[in-house]
Amino acid sequence: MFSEPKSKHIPRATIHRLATYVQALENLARDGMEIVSSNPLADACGVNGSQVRKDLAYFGEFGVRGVGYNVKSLLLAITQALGVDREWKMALVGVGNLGRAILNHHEFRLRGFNIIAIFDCDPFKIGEIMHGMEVRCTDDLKTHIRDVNIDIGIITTPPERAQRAADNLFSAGIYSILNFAPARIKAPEIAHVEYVDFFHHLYALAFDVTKTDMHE
Amino acid sequence: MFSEPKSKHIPRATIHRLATYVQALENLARDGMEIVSSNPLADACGVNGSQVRKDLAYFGEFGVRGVGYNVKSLLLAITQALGVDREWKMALVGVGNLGRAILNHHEFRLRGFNIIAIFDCDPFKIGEIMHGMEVRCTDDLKTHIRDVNIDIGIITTPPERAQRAADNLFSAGIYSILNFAPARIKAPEIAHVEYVDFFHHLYALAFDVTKTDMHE
DNA sequence: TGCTGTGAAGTGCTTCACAGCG
DNA sequence: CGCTGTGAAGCACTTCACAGCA
Repeated sequence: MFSEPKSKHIPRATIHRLATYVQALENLARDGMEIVSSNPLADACGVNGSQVRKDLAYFGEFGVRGVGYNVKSLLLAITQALGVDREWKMALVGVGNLGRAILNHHEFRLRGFNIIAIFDCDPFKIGEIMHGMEVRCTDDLKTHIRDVNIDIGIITTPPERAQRAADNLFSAGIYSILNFAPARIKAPEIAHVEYVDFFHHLYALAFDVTKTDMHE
Repeated sequence: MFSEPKSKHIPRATIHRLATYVQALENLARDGMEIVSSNPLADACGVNGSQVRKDLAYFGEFGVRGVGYNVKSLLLAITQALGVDREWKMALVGVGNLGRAILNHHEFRLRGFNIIAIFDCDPFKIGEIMHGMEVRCTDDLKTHIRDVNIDIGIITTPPERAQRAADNLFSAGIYSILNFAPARIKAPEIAHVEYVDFFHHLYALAFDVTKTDMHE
């Protein structure tokens, strides 16, 4: 019928690895390394050298044959490819323990991800000042961010309130969501939801341990 | 040469989905639903019905043909398959913002994941009491947990101290690690490391947004 | 010579399609 | 009849292997 522009479809796994490459390259840059070739970079990221080269090939040719990659310019190339070389405005919904920890995590601001509005539906929290921002009522989200262009919504509510938080974000025109609540979210097609769920990882570890114990 | 017992190799993706199924089944159970078939369950988790059936098939036959799955007994079956139907003892390394948020996150304890020892290498924090536990020096980790069997280590240090934290855990015989620090960890073969990295997810969202904006 | 960039081969996960059974 | 459990087919990502270039 019709198909994506599909000049190139980029696997999601590639996108996630690019973030790892950024990490590794930042370390190399900090250590004063100027050139790196695909295999050592791959080692540092726990992947295969071809994988690195193929991942990069989706975005262009950044290396020099026989030499390798210039650390700084590759770093720049990847951040540009990902689109993270700019400022991002975010709204946070749910100022419990985790929400506050995220507000205090200055690495977000450092990397251009700025939380500029915070919401909660607990009447005791609404009106409180945190990090120079007033906690607003989640139901008024749409009104309060009418004038600013929020790029990303962060959900740090308890699971049972996650869907409502998401719906509020959607109706305010925010379709990119980082969800820390351990709950699946029903979202319109155009939305992008990334899940950060500690328990998924703990469960996976628990399984590994159980499995390992069985074999000895 | 030689091969794994390989009675069945279970894809890592399956393990991660099982945690999602647990979530969904808990919701269904809370809503009083007694029976569910693979397709609605799959919908709630954002996957395909066959996927659910295949994932479950790795562990046994839990359904009734023509009917579906009993919500409660499937829930039990999955938690047993994952090995999460017991108590876990964990040690936390790094009591910054995130570490404290995790200590306060009572859902961990609720699900049997108990933090029973906390460490930091900041002299100003060592000796402080948090949640009824004294913060110990990370370098003495091995000594302090000699008598208790810690199952899982949680790393919530800044990235530059993550490897040292991990090495301390390894030398104390803890080979299952949940790492919140945005850094890759070099670990022995037998170790299991799960990474929770907010920035990977933010970067992925940033990419999605950038990509979407390009097409309109 | 050394390392990138890339078609081709390999691998493993997902989806299909249907037999099997309550 | 409906839904599970599962071999077979399909698809997507990873790895190999080497041509191409500095």
